[in-house]
Amino acid sequence: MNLEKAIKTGKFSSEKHKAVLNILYRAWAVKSHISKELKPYGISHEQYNVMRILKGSHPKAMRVKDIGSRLIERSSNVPRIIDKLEEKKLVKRLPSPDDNRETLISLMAPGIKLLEASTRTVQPGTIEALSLTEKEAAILNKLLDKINPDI
Amino acid sequence: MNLEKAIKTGKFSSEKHKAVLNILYRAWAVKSHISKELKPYGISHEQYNVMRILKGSHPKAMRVKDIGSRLIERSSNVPRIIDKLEEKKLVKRLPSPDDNRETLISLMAPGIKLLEASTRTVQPGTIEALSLTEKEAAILNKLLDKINPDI
DNA sequence: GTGATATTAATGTATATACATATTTTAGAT
DNA sequence: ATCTAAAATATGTATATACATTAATATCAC
Repeated sequence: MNLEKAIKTGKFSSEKHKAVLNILYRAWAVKSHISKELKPYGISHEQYNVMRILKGSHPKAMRVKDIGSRLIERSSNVPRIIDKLEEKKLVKRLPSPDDNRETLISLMAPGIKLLEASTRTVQPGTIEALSLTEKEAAILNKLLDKINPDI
Repeated sequence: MNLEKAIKTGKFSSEKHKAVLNILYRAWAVKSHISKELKPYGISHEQYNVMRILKGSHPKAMRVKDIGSRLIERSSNVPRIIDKLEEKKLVKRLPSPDDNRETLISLMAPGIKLLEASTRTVQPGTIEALSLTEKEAAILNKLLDKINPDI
Protein backbone atom coordinates (compact mmCIF):
# COMPACT_ATOMS: atom_id res chain seq x y z
CA MET A 1 0.00 0.00 0.00
CA ASN A 2 1.45 3.36 -0.90
CA LEU A 3 2.11 5.85 1.88
CA GLU A 4 -0.44 8.38 0.65
CA LYS A 5 -3.22 5.87 1.21
CA ALA A 6 -1.79 4.57 4.48
CA ILE A 7 -1.74 7.95 6.19
CA LYS A 8 -4.58 9.47 4.15
CA THR A 9 -2.48 12.22 2.68
CA GLY A 10 -2.45 13.86 -0.70
CA LYS A 11 0.82 14.77 -2.31
CA PHE A 12 4.12 15.31 -0.57
CA SER A 13 6.27 18.32 -1.28
CA SER A 14 9.06 16.11 -2.62
CA GLU A 15 10.10 12.51 -2.96
CA LYS A 16 12.70 13.13 -0.28
CA HIS A 17 10.10 14.40 2.13
CA LYS A 18 7.92 11.41 1.40
CA ALA A 19 10.91 9.12 1.89
CA VAL A 20 11.44 10.38 5.44
CA LEU A 21 7.84 9.64 6.38
CA ASN A 22 7.85 6.40 4.44
CA ILE A 23 10.81 5.05 6.38
CA LEU A 24 9.13 5.95 9.66
CA TYR A 25 5.88 4.32 8.58
CA ARG A 26 7.41 1.06 7.34
CA ALA A 27 9.54 0.74 10.45
CA TRP A 28 6.44 1.16 12.57
CA ALA A 29 4.62 -1.51 10.56
CA VAL A 30 7.52 -3.96 10.85
CA LYS A 31 7.89 -3.34 14.58
CA SER A 32 4.19 -3.80 15.20
CA HIS A 33 4.23 -7.03 13.26
CA ILE A 34 7.20 -8.43 15.13
CA SER A 35 5.80 -7.41 18.52
CA LYS A 36 2.54 -9.14 17.69
CA GLU A 37 4.32 -12.33 16.65
CA LEU A 38 6.37 -12.28 19.84
CA LYS A 39 3.41 -11.80 22.15
CA PRO A 40 2.64 -15.54 22.55
CA TYR A 41 6.24 -16.00 23.69
CA GLY A 42 5.92 -13.34 26.35
CA ILE A 43 8.84 -11.22 25.22
CA SER A 44 9.10 -7.73 23.77
CA HIS A 45 10.84 -6.78 20.54
CA GLU A 46 13.87 -5.37 22.35
CA GLN A 47 14.13 -8.39 24.62
CA TYR A 48 14.13 -10.51 21.47
CA ASN A 49 16.84 -8.38 19.88
CA VAL A 50 19.06 -8.68 22.92
CA MET A 51 18.66 -12.44 22.93
CA ARG A 52 19.54 -12.63 19.24
CA ILE A 53 22.70 -10.65 19.88
CA LEU A 54 23.58 -12.99 22.74
CA LYS A 55 22.94 -15.96 20.47
CA GLY A 56 25.60 -14.64 18.13
CA SER A 57 28.32 -15.05 20.70
CA HIS A 58 26.89 -18.04 22.55
CA PRO A 59 28.16 -19.87 24.52
CA LYS A 60 30.54 -16.99 25.18
CA ALA A 61 28.96 -14.40 27.48
CA MET A 62 28.80 -10.77 26.40
CA ARG A 63 29.45 -7.51 28.19
CA VAL A 64 26.48 -5.17 28.63
CA LYS A 65 28.17 -2.41 26.67
CA ASP A 66 28.86 -4.70 23.71
CA ILE A 67 25.22 -5.72 23.60
CA GLY A 68 24.28 -2.04 23.59
CA SER A 69 26.56 -1.19 20.72
CA ARG A 70 24.93 -3.85 18.55
CA LEU A 71 21.37 -2.81 19.24
CA ILE A 72 19.47 -1.02 16.53
CA GLU A 73 17.93 1.46 18.95
CA ARG A 74 21.05 2.61 20.71
CA SER A 75 19.20 4.47 23.44
CA SER A 76 17.68 1.26 24.75
CA ASN A 77 18.35 0.71 28.40
CA VAL A 78 20.22 -2.58 28.28
CA PRO A 79 20.45 -3.28 32.05
CA ARG A 80 16.67 -2.93 32.28
CA ILE A 81 16.08 -5.27 29.36
CA ILE A 82 18.45 -7.74 31.00
CA ASP A 83 16.42 -7.42 34.22
CA LYS A 84 13.32 -8.62 32.43
CA LEU A 85 15.11 -11.50 30.72
CA GLU A 86 16.77 -12.52 33.96
CA GLU A 87 13.42 -12.58 35.79
CA LYS A 88 12.22 -15.03 33.17
CA LYS A 89 15.38 -17.13 33.58
CA LEU A 90 16.20 -16.66 29.89
CA VAL A 91 19.63 -15.13 30.56
CA LYS A 92 21.93 -14.84 33.53
CA ARG A 93 24.36 -12.23 34.81
CA LEU A 94 27.92 -13.22 35.60
CA PRO A 95 30.76 -11.23 37.16
CA SER A 96 33.54 -10.33 34.74
CA PRO A 97 36.91 -11.86 35.62
CA ASP A 98 38.75 -9.05 33.79
CA ASP A 99 37.03 -5.97 35.12
CA ASN A 100 34.75 -5.65 38.11
CA ARG A 101 32.86 -2.78 36.55
CA GLU A 102 31.59 -5.06 33.82
CA THR A 103 28.76 -7.57 33.92
CA LEU A 104 28.71 -10.49 31.54
CA ILE A 105 25.43 -11.78 30.17
CA SER A 106 24.86 -15.29 28.97
CA LEU A 107 21.89 -17.04 27.36
CA MET A 108 20.44 -19.89 29.41
CA ALA A 109 18.96 -23.07 27.97
CA PRO A 110 15.33 -21.87 28.17
CA GLY A 111 16.40 -18.67 26.42
CA ILE A 112 17.94 -20.59 23.54
CA LYS A 113 14.86 -22.74 23.23
CA LEU A 114 12.50 -19.74 23.27
CA LEU A 115 14.68 -17.85 20.81
CA GLU A 116 14.72 -20.70 18.34
CA ALA A 117 10.98 -21.27 18.55
CA SER A 118 10.08 -17.59 18.23
CA THR A 119 12.53 -17.00 15.40
CA ARG A 120 10.96 -19.79 13.42
CA THR A 121 7.65 -17.93 13.40
CA VAL A 122 8.86 -14.32 13.41
CA GLN A 123 11.54 -14.37 10.72
CA PRO A 124 9.78 -15.87 7.70
CA GLY A 125 6.65 -13.77 8.10
CA THR A 126 8.55 -10.54 8.53
CA ILE A 127 10.80 -11.12 5.56
CA GLU A 128 7.90 -12.28 3.42
CA ALA A 129 5.97 -9.14 4.24
CA LEU A 130 8.58 -7.08 2.47
CA SER A 131 7.27 -8.41 -0.85
CA LEU A 132 10.63 -7.63 -2.41
CA THR A 133 12.99 -9.74 -4.46
CA GLU A 134 16.58 -10.12 -3.31
CA LYS A 135 17.58 -7.77 -6.08
CA GLU A 136 15.09 -5.11 -4.98
CA ALA A 137 16.14 -5.54 -1.36
CA ALA A 138 19.75 -4.96 -2.40
CA ILE A 139 18.79 -1.68 -4.09
CA LEU A 140 16.79 -0.67 -1.03
CA ASN A 141 19.76 -1.39 1.23
CA LYS A 142 22.09 0.59 -0.95
CA LEU A 143 19.81 3.62 -0.71
CA LEU A 144 19.19 3.25 3.02
CA ASP A 145 22.93 2.92 3.65
CA LYS A 146 23.32 6.45 2.27
CA ILE A 147 21.34 7.93 5.10
CA ASN A 148 23.52 9.73 7.58
CA PRO A 149 23.08 8.07 10.99
CA ASP A 150 24.88 10.83 12.86
CA ILE A 151 22.36 13.44 11.91
CA MET B 1 27.32 4.50 6.85
CA ASN B 2 26.35 0.96 5.97
CA LEU B 3 24.30 -1.03 8.43
CA GLU B 4 27.01 -3.62 9.07
CA LYS B 5 29.25 -0.92 10.48
CA ALA B 6 26.46 0.85 12.35
CA ILE B 7 25.44 -2.19 14.36
CA LYS B 8 28.83 -3.91 14.25
CA THR B 9 27.61 -6.97 12.45
CA GLY B 10 29.20 -9.15 9.82
CA LYS B 11 27.11 -10.46 6.99
CA PHE B 12 23.35 -10.84 6.94
CA SER B 13 21.70 -14.04 5.79
CA SER B 14 20.04 -12.21 2.89
CA GLU B 15 19.46 -8.75 1.48
CA LYS B 16 15.85 -9.04 2.58
CA HIS B 17 16.88 -9.76 6.13
CA LYS B 18 19.25 -6.84 6.09
CA ALA B 19 16.51 -4.65 4.65
CA VAL B 20 14.24 -5.31 7.61
CA LEU B 21 16.93 -4.27 10.07
CA ASN B 22 18.03 -1.39 7.88
CA ILE B 23 14.55 0.13 7.83
CA LEU B 24 14.35 -0.13 11.62
CA TYR B 25 17.77 1.45 12.02
CA ARG B 26 17.22 4.37 9.65
CA ALA B 27 13.85 5.11 11.21
CA TRP B 28 15.46 5.20 14.61
CA ALA B 29 18.17 7.56 13.34
CA VAL B 30 15.61 9.89 11.76
CA LYS B 31 13.40 9.89 14.85
CA SER B 32 16.35 10.62 17.11
CA HIS B 33 17.42 13.46 14.90
CA ILE B 34 13.97 15.03 14.81
CA SER B 35 13.49 14.66 18.56
CA LYS B 36 16.80 16.36 19.17
CA GLU B 37 15.91 19.24 16.89
CA LEU B 38 12.55 19.65 18.61
CA LYS B 39 13.97 19.69 22.11
CA PRO B 40 14.59 23.47 22.22
CA TYR B 41 10.94 23.96 21.34
CA GLY B 42 9.77 21.78 24.22
CA ILE B 43 7.70 19.39 22.16
CA SER B 44 8.02 15.70 21.38
CA HIS B 45 8.07 14.15 17.93
CA GLU B 46 4.50 12.91 18.20
CA GLN B 47 3.29 16.27 19.50
CA TYR B 48 4.93 17.83 16.46
CA ASN B 49 3.26 15.35 14.12
CA VAL B 50 -0.17 16.06 15.57
CA MET B 51 0.36 19.79 15.14
CA ARG B 52 1.43 19.30 11.53
CA ILE B 53 -1.72 17.33 10.86
CA LEU B 54 -3.80 20.07 12.46
CA LYS B 55 -2.00 22.64 10.35
CA GLY B 56 -3.20 20.83 7.25
CA SER B 57 -6.82 21.56 8.05
CA HIS B 58 -6.33 24.88 9.83
CA PRO B 59 -8.36 26.96 10.59
CA LYS B 60 -10.87 24.13 10.46
CA ALA B 61 -10.74 22.03 13.62
CA MET B 62 -10.24 18.27 13.39
CA ARG B 63 -11.82 15.33 15.13
CA VAL B 64 -9.57 13.21 17.35
CA LYS B 65 -10.21 10.10 15.29
CA ASP B 66 -9.25 11.83 12.05
CA ILE B 67 -5.98 12.98 13.58
CA GLY B 68 -5.33 9.41 14.65
CA SER B 69 -5.92 7.98 11.20
CA ARG B 70 -3.32 10.32 9.74
CA LEU B 71 -0.62 9.55 12.25
CA ILE B 72 2.29 7.40 11.18
CA GLU B 73 2.31 5.44 14.42
CA ARG B 74 -1.30 4.49 14.59
CA SER B 75 -1.12 3.18 18.14
CA SER B 76 -0.31 6.63 19.46
CA ASN B 77 -2.65 7.75 22.17
CA VAL B 78 -4.08 10.89 20.59
CA PRO B 79 -6.10 12.19 23.57
CA ARG B 80 -2.97 12.08 25.70
CA ILE B 81 -0.90 13.90 23.10
CA ILE B 82 -3.65 16.52 22.93
CA ASP B 83 -3.51 16.82 26.73
CA LYS B 84 0.14 17.84 26.52
CA LEU B 85 -0.44 20.30 23.70
CA GLU B 86 -3.44 21.78 25.49
CA GLU B 87 -1.45 22.29 28.69
CA LYS B 88 1.01 24.33 26.65
CA LYS B 89 -1.84 26.31 25.08
CA LEU B 90 -0.75 25.19 21.61
CA VAL B 91 -4.12 23.65 20.75
CA LYS B 92 -7.61 23.77 22.18
CA ARG B 93 -10.46 21.30 22.51
CA LEU B 94 -13.90 22.28 21.26
CA PRO B 95 -17.21 20.47 21.53
CA SER B 96 -18.49 19.08 18.25
CA PRO B 97 -21.79 20.58 17.09
CA ASP B 98 -22.62 17.42 15.14
CA ASP B 99 -21.93 14.69 17.65
CA ASN B 100 -21.42 15.02 21.37
CA ARG B 101 -19.14 12.01 21.46
CA GLU B 102 -16.59 13.80 19.35
CA THR B 103 -14.04 16.40 20.36
CA LEU B 104 -12.70 18.87 17.87
CA ILE B 105 -9.12 20.04 18.09
CA SER B 106 -7.87 23.33 16.78
CA LEU B 107 -4.43 24.92 16.58
CA MET B 108 -4.05 28.12 18.58
CA ALA B 109 -1.90 31.08 17.56
CA PRO B 110 1.11 30.09 19.71
CA GLY B 111 0.89 26.61 18.22
CA ILE B 112 1.06 27.93 14.69
CA LYS B 113 4.00 30.12 15.58
CA LEU B 114 5.88 27.28 17.27
CA LEU B 115 5.12 24.94 14.41
CA GLU B 116 6.44 27.32 11.81
CA ALA B 117 9.61 28.09 13.73
CA SER B 118 10.36 24.45 14.50
CA THR B 119 9.61 23.26 10.98
CA ARG B 120 12.09 25.76 9.60
CA THR B 121 14.88 24.05 11.53
CA VAL B 122 13.66 20.44 11.54
CA GLN B 123 12.67 19.94 7.92
CA PRO B 124 15.75 20.98 5.96
CA GLY B 125 18.17 19.11 8.20
CA THR B 126 16.17 15.91 8.16
CA ILE B 127 15.70 15.91 4.43
CA GLU B 128 19.32 16.82 3.83
CA ALA B 129 20.47 13.94 6.01
CA LEU B 130 18.98 11.50 3.55
CA SER B 131 21.81 12.32 1.15
CA LEU B 132 19.64 11.15 -1.71
CA THR B 133 18.71 12.77 -4.98
CA GLU B 134 15.04 13.18 -5.84
CA LYS B 135 15.43 10.34 -8.30
CA GLU B 136 16.93 8.03 -5.70
CA ALA B 137 14.24 9.01 -3.19
CA ALA B 138 11.60 8.10 -5.76
CA ILE B 139 13.11 4.64 -6.17
CA LEU B 140 13.30 4.25 -2.42
CA ASN B 141 9.64 5.20 -2.07
CA LYS B 142 8.59 2.77 -4.76
CA LEU B 143 10.32 -0.06 -2.91
CA LEU B 144 9.03 0.96 0.51
CA ASP B 145 5.49 1.21 -0.85
CA LYS B 146 5.66 -2.51 -1.64
CA ILE B 147 5.92 -3.41 2.01
CA ASN B 148 2.74 -4.87 3.37
CA PRO B 149 1.52 -2.64 6.20
CA ASP B 150 -1.12 -5.12 7.38
CA ILE B 151 1.42 -7.75 8.27
C1' DG C 1 51.07 5.47 45.88
C1' DT C 2 47.59 9.45 45.46
C1' DG C 3 44.28 12.09 43.25
C1' DA C 4 41.84 13.40 39.09
C1' DT C 5 39.43 11.49 35.28
C1' DA C 6 37.16 8.05 32.63
C1' DT C 7 34.53 3.90 32.18
C1' DT C 8 30.80 0.55 33.16
C1' DA C 9 26.54 -0.71 34.94
C1' DA C 10 22.67 0.34 37.52
C1' DT C 11 19.06 3.43 39.11
C1' DG C 12 15.79 7.49 39.08
C1' DT C 13 12.40 10.03 36.64
C1' DA C 14 9.50 11.92 33.14
C1' DT C 15 7.32 10.85 29.10
C1' DA C 16 5.57 7.71 25.42
C1' DT C 17 3.61 3.47 23.77
C1' DA C 18 0.50 -0.43 23.68
C1' DC C 19 -3.47 -2.15 24.93
C1' DA C 20 -7.58 -2.85 27.94
C1' DT C 21 -11.48 -0.81 30.05
C1' DA C 22 -14.87 2.82 31.14
C1' DT C 23 -18.02 6.60 29.91
C1' DT C 24 -20.88 9.02 27.11
C1' DT C 25 -23.53 9.38 23.11
C1' DT C 26 -25.49 7.89 18.76
C1' DA C 27 -27.71 4.60 15.57
C1' DG C 28 -30.58 0.82 14.56
C1' DA C 29 -33.97 -2.90 15.31
C1' DT C 30 -38.25 -3.96 16.82
C1' DA D 1 -40.27 4.42 22.85
C1' DT D 2 -37.01 0.91 24.44
C1' DC D 3 -33.38 -2.07 24.18
C1' DT D 4 -29.03 -3.45 22.13
C1' DA D 5 -25.06 -2.58 19.78
C1' DA D 6 -21.65 0.43 17.97
C1' DA D 7 -18.74 4.53 18.01
C1' DA D 8 -15.75 8.29 19.96
C1' DT D 9 -13.04 9.79 23.50
C1' DA D 10 -10.94 9.41 27.78
C1' DT D 11 -8.67 6.89 31.48
C1' DG D 12 -5.97 3.03 33.76
C1' DT D 13 -1.92 0.30 33.79
C1' DA D 14 2.22 -2.01 32.52
C1' DT D 15 6.11 -1.55 29.92
C1' DA D 16 9.56 0.98 27.10
C1' DT D 17 12.28 4.96 25.92
C1' DA D 18 15.24 8.91 26.70
C1' DC D 19 18.20 10.98 29.43
C1' DA D 20 20.37 12.36 33.90
C1' DT D 21 22.57 10.77 37.93
C1' DT D 22 24.86 7.55 41.07
C1' DA D 23 28.16 3.98 42.53
C1' DA D 24 31.87 1.22 41.83
C1' DT D 25 36.05 0.32 39.63
C1' DA D 26 39.91 1.11 36.59
C1' DT D 27 43.36 4.12 34.27
C1' DC D 28 46.69 7.50 34.04
C1' DA D 29 49.59 11.50 35.31
C1' DC D 30 52.52 12.82 38.61
